[in-house]
Amino acid sequence: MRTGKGVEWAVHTLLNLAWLGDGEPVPTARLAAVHDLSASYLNKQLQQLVKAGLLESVPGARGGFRLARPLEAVSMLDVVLAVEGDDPLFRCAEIRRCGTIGERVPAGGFSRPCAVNTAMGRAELAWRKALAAQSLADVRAEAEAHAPAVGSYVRGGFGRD
Amino acid sequence: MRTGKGVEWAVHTLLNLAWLGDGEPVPTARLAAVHDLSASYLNKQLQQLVKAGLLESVPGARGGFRLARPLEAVSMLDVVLAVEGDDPLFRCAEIRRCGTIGERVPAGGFSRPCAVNTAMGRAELAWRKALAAQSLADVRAEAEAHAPAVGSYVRGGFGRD
DNA sequence: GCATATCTGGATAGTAAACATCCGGATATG
DNA sequence: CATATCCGGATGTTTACTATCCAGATATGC
Ligand code: SF4
Ligand code: SF4
Repeated sequence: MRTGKGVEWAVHTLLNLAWLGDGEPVPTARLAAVHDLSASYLNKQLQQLVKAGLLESVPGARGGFRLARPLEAVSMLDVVLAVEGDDPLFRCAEIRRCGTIGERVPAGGFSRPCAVNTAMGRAELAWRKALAAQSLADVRAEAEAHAPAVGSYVRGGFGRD
Repeated sequence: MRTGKGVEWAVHTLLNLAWLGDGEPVPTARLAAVHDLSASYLNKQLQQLVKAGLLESVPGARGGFRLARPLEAVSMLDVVLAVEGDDPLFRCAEIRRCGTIGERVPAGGFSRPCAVNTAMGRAELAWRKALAAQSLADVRAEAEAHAPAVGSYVRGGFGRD
């Protein structure tokens, strides 16, 4: 039970784009080269970010991806949900057959709330709130506090810092 | 990214043992039959619970499993950690090679704290705290509030309620 | 217009993790 | 001793994650 590496890829790519600063779209190949990632696979993650409204994509030559909004307006939750989907962390497997499979609840309310589900749901809500409370700008600021020279390594190509 | 079904199995099995009430050990086969689970696989989960100190196992004929402590003293976090292990939800894949692989930090403190890791760690901590704040007794109480007749379905064999 | 560069999205393949079964050995009952 | 059960390793199955590939669409620049 762990988050996929797509989250890490997305966070770093978004930070890279922010560090670049200018509004120029950056192609997948370049973004992937920075961290030696698979361009094709990274592209799939970026498409997810586009769908979620975190990135804008520019097709055609000189195209690529650019930030759709500033880092201040992107929370860690946005990134996680964009990449991993918004399925619940805990999903009941109906081992007690008490979920009344097939029965449609009146759109929004559950007739028989499951205590296990609600308990796990409360915990997930706390997780999501904590993620939502942290923006990518916060993460960037915290990162720069420890390694001020961390910017501009996209331009340099393959810098390790 | 989702919790395994072992969590659901464990929670229900622990509740079943509590509903049984008496300190008699219950064999895996019976616990599995209640929810039509695989006895062999459930046994593996139960062994995890034993290792975590949530269950006691009694070998030999008339053996089985019994609660090691009352439900009040077992939190949802205890169950999740026992079944899923205590690996972090987010694990860095070192895509920036900034983790200085192989470098041993002085036991407890990280020389170069990673902002991404700490952000995800904060969220996981919130999740764990919310899980730790809910005991199995709480879950049982909440379940009984909605379905008071839910107890004693172990004795009945295969009751659906 | 045409060659090029790039995103889009589906098909496919490889890899890892989760899920499940099986069996021999140990332990306790009666 | 025969039986019932836990224990844990070996093994197989299924699912999810990771990664590659390719045809189609879109934009640039000559
Ligand atoms: S009690 Fe809740 S978690 Fe368990 S099977 Fe029913 S709905 Fe699922
Ligand atoms: S910045 Fe943090 S998450 Fe990213 S590679 Fe380094 S240690 Fe891992």
